[in-house]
Amino acid sequence: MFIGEYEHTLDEKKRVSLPKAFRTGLGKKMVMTRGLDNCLFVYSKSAWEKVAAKLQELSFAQADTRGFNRFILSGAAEVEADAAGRILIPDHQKEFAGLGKTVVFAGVSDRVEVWDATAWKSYKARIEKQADAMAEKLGEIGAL
Amino acid sequence: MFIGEYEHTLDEKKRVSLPKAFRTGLGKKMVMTRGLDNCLFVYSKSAWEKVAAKLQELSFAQADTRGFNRFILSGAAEVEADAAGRILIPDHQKEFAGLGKTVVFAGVSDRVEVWDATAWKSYKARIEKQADAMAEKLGEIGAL
DNA sequence: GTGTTCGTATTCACCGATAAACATACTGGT
DNA sequence: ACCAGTATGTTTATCGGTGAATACGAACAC
Repeated sequence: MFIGEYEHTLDEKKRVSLPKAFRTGLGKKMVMTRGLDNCLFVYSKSAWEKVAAKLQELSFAQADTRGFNRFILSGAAEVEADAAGRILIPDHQKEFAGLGKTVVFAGVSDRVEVWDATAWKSYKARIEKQADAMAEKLGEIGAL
Repeated sequence: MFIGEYEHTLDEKKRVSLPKAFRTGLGKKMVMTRGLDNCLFVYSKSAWEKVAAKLQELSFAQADTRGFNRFILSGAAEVEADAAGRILIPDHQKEFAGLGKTVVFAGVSDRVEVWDATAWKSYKARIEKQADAMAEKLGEIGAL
């Protein structure tokens, strides 16, 4: 279970060190793919297998499902942390997520999301405005 | 069951000591999340696990659910009390709740809330006014 | 009123994580 | 084979988190 938010910086070679808090959960080898809302999803190998299995269950018959599959799978890459706990972000993913020098790692249940710091801030601001609607949902599931 | 209100101070490294009254109830490890009305919620580990389990059931296919998950999970952090009974407040949470040097711990049934002292005072003043108005209304109709 | 104890606040010192800089190894091209 | 450019690995410095020690103050007992 990943939770929390961490800000790190890309070096000039597109490497970032993973937040300490996520290293054990992700393991050495992980899978990084295009996510939704212009961020990247990072899964541990085992979590990725579950996601991949779910995607396979989706019918081939529907055009939108095929598109979704392509979106997720073709954008995926296996990445490995080096001795210093850094991962290398592939070019196309860096571009996809519009990553600048500082990025944000966000833990969201079974995945870690990678955001451009600026994009993250504006997204968060938008989400926070919907706090009232959130509150209702929280009540529904009995969280609060 | 947490009750009561305590004022403590943050040191220059964003640590606060937990009120003695809450320590046993929260345990050593706890989870702190963004709450409503710009305060933070602190749950014991066991209470949090219940919330987390419910959140995991939600799909990531829907935009509002994704936002909801991100709001709660990325805004959360696992914190651990040190030997002196202090916890470290992460940067983004300190910012979210607008915490200054003095903060207020408020016990609210199964969770503890953390407020900036000033915000707490004005919130309380607002609530108290509403309580008076409500009492009057209740009196009018003979309820009290 | 004085002394004692417990909880909180403050300070300092240390260690580890991160980030930047640097060095080495590799690749493709000429 | 050599060079340029790029990728990968290593080292060092800085900063923030962490733990320990001390100081302060309130509550209680005598």
